[in-house]
Amino acid sequence: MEKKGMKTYSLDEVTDKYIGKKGTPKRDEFENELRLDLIGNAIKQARKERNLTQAQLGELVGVQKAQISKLENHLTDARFETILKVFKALNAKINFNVELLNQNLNLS
Amino acid sequence: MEKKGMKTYSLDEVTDKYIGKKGTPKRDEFENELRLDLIGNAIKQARKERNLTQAQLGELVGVQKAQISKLENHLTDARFETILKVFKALNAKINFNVELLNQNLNLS
DNA sequence: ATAAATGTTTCTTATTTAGGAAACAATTTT
DNA sequence: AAAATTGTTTCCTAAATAAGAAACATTTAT
Repeated sequence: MEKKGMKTYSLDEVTDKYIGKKGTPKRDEFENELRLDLIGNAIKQARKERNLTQAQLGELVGVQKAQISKLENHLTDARFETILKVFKALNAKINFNVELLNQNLNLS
Repeated sequence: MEKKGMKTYSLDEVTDKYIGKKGTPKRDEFENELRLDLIGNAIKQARKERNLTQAQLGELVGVQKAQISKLENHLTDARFETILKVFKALNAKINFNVELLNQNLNLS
């Protein structure tokens, strides 16, 4: 098992390439199911990394600090755009992906 | 550029491994920025792959077909839980990730 | 070309998020 | 321990999503 000529990649190298290196800002990115409670957690975590109070974040977003509190603790549903505004205010990029699960579709 | 001994992977192979092979259900999963319009597109696409009408999807979700139409064409904001209910009705897994962008934080 | 099915738009009304503001609780700092 | 800051909860009101239902437009099938 020697390398020769063509460049090869270890799994770790590929992970670094695809997920981001440890210690780099991108490494904070990791995948979760899209759920209100996990979104709330992500907001709280990101806000703390930015060293912001709920009041400060609320001001940046343009919502009351009470709303930030409710969002972080998933005490309420929220408008989709409100969630997006929060992440924009935190200067965070939020992505999603959809995986259509296998289905035994009945062709009649 | 000859291979010898250690197994090497092409980019395509790695993509298959990480994203899923073409033709497999997982291949439908791909990353997008979380935005209402892209969510709307994803809903429409997934609904069509399930061969459902807007009325049928609405019934599954528990919302009016008018709402499905508005969502797919991003004519309205939506409640977060409504979006989630739609994907659940489509038997789709939806994930997200947050990337905290670099910031010139001022340590005073 | 007609009919049927599907998708879009538009009313009014109900429900819910969010604003505004303040009281209260909990945490942190001095 | 006291004060200050931060976070949570609770009023009432405003604004917006969604229901319900129907009309209308578009697409597809016969």
